[in-house]
Amino acid sequence: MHDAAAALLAGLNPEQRVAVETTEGPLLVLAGAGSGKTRVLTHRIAYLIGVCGIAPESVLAVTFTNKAAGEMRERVEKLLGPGAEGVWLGTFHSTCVRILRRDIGHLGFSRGFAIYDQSDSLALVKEAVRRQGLDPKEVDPRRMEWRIDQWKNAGVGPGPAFDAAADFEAQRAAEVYATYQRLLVDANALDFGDLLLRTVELFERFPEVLRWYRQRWQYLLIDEYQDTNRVQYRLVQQLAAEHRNLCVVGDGDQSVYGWRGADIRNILDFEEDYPNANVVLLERNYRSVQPILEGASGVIAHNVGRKEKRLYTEREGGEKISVFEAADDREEAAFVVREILTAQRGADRSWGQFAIFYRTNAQSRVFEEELLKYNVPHVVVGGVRFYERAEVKDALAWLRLLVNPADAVAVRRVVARPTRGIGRTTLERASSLAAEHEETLVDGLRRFAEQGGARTAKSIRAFLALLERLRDELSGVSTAEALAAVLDRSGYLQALERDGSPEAEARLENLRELLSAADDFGRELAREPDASEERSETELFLDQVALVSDIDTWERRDECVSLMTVHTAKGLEFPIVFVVGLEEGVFPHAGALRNDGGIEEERRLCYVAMTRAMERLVLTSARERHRWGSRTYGIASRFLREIPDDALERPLAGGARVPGDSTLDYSYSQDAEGGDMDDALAPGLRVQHPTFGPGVVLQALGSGAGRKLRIRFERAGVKTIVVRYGNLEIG
DNA sequence: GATCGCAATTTTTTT
DNA sequence: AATTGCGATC
Repeated sequence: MHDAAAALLAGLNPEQRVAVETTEGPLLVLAGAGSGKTRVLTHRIAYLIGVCGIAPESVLAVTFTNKAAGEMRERVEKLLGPGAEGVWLGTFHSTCVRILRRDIGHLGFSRGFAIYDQSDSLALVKEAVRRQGLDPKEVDPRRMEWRIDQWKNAGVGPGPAFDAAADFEAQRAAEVYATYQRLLVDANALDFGDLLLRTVELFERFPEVLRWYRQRWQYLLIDEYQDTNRVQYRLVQQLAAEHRNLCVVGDGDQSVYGWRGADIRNILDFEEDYPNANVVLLERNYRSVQPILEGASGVIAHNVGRKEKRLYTEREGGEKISVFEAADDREEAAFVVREILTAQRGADRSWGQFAIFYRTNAQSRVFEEELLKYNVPHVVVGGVRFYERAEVKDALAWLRLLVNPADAVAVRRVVARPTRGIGRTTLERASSLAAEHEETLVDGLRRFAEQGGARTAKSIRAFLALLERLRDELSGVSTAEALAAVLDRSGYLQALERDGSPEAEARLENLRELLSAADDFGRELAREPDASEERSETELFLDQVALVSDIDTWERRDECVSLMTVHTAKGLEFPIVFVVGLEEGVFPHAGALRNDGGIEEERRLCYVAMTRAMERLVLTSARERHRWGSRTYGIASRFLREIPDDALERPLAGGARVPGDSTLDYSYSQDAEGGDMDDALAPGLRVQHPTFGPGVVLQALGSGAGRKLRIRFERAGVKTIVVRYGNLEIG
């Protein structure tokens, strides 16, 4: 027993030890970036089971991605050997699905409910807007969906939303919300927000059900607590209320999901919620060399209202942070790829040690092209997600419909492609018939066929017959077989093959990939026979597919450079990191600056990006870039200026690149004829004007003698000044 | 009533 | 640059 304890605690620092050993009662672990958080969580689980003798089934650990959950399971199994299988490790969403699949009957839903992702719910919001008699082009369903999502994240139902609505639009949105919610119930479907909300509702209304789960899960661990929303917070409270063995781990400085409803108060107020809570501070960083840590700390220090935390490392020395300002986005990409090539060859690095992080997915393109040019193997994580692709969603819609006949969104998808003589108006009529008789959309179609015109009726009957035949033939068949059958029988494959365009070819390729994914899933499942919980393979496959995230399907591979958004990069680390597009408007993103606290969240995002780097961090920006199909001009991100000079390889010269100051002896400015003066007068430069006073250059127009600058003056606003006559002074 | 082709509009981040 | 919506045609 003591040997086991000693082995588990060996190699942990004193604070980490406390976090592992304090098994009883509420515990808050404030874990700075790279402070060995995952290590603490896994050792804690192993300690509970291996040393305290807690049954694995009594432990629930919740993480934010399936990938993190999987990794944790792997590491716990390594520590404990087999016997750790009983631990429930999952995301909030997968945990809720598991609970609801078991017990949602209490709420009047069938256990075969469908899970709607964002595009499914958007389709349903549109439908709700139409049902409200509103014009979809006047009310913008996406805005409505966003509002509804916000309400759901805050745990606010349609009724209270309406009562609290501050303006007309909010009121209207609340009405759409109510209709949308009814449509979801009709379709026997739950959206992402519902998965959490319904679980909380289930526990609230049926205390005996809650009691069962409370008794089962005696020890709770919640990772990334700073990213939980109000509903998740309530769920945790419900589960922990009795035994109070609740360990939450997080870092307020890494809260980057405020826009998704994450409420930073959850972690800030933990000690008030649980007055006898123990608090452990993990401030020793094991990941990054000193300059990187210093640079990141310098940036985050600009946020107000945060818990002061001083990360330190014992990794003295190490390379300082490099900053490169490119003339445009192409040059930025060229620089990054050249850097990678040089380091890979010179320092014998594998491709997998490099990562490129950007603020928005759209930025990946230039980098992909450049990497392709030099044959650098790379993988883009995220972007257009595989399971979001139209053809994949179409194929899955068939499966969904076979599992859940009420799934109205699936019906609409399936009916539309390939075209089968059932159009918008037919569906419209069928839909209102269904509503009238409180039936499913398929029933509505059947009803319409009985009374409608001959041609349409024939089309509908053909579709219904197809559906029925598939349902008969495919019960009990494997998911892969069902998919293949469905694609063939519906004429979907044939339509694509007939098309023959390269685009159709790509779609076919994606469908083949989907088939092999289903096949893999089936094999995997066959290996763990007890995992099925009385649910069919196809049902389990659909659950998994609905809840996978971008990062879940990514795995660290030695032979690929990784490209991803900063959000996706959260939780990862790489030896060499490039954070690109550090310009005002891009990072920090213009859209984020509009709402309160937006800039602080952007800064935390920047902090997250920087702290991913272990050995070397390179930050780049571009003075000019292609955005939305045209050229835009940017000034260097304020975050660059917030990095202490000591942490930088070379101090920033007023935000502008002085000729020859490309940090790693790359200077290939493309406007070769532009002299020193032109280069120095780049966006971001601070200048003095005899009459307007101090200002910052926003944009350079033209070149040579006629060169003009757009300058934002502190007092006079934005003016355009001709350089030759303006008598500008730098500084 | 379905389908095709053109035009306007869009992009922040995602379970 | 690409997707979605709208209007005209079959």
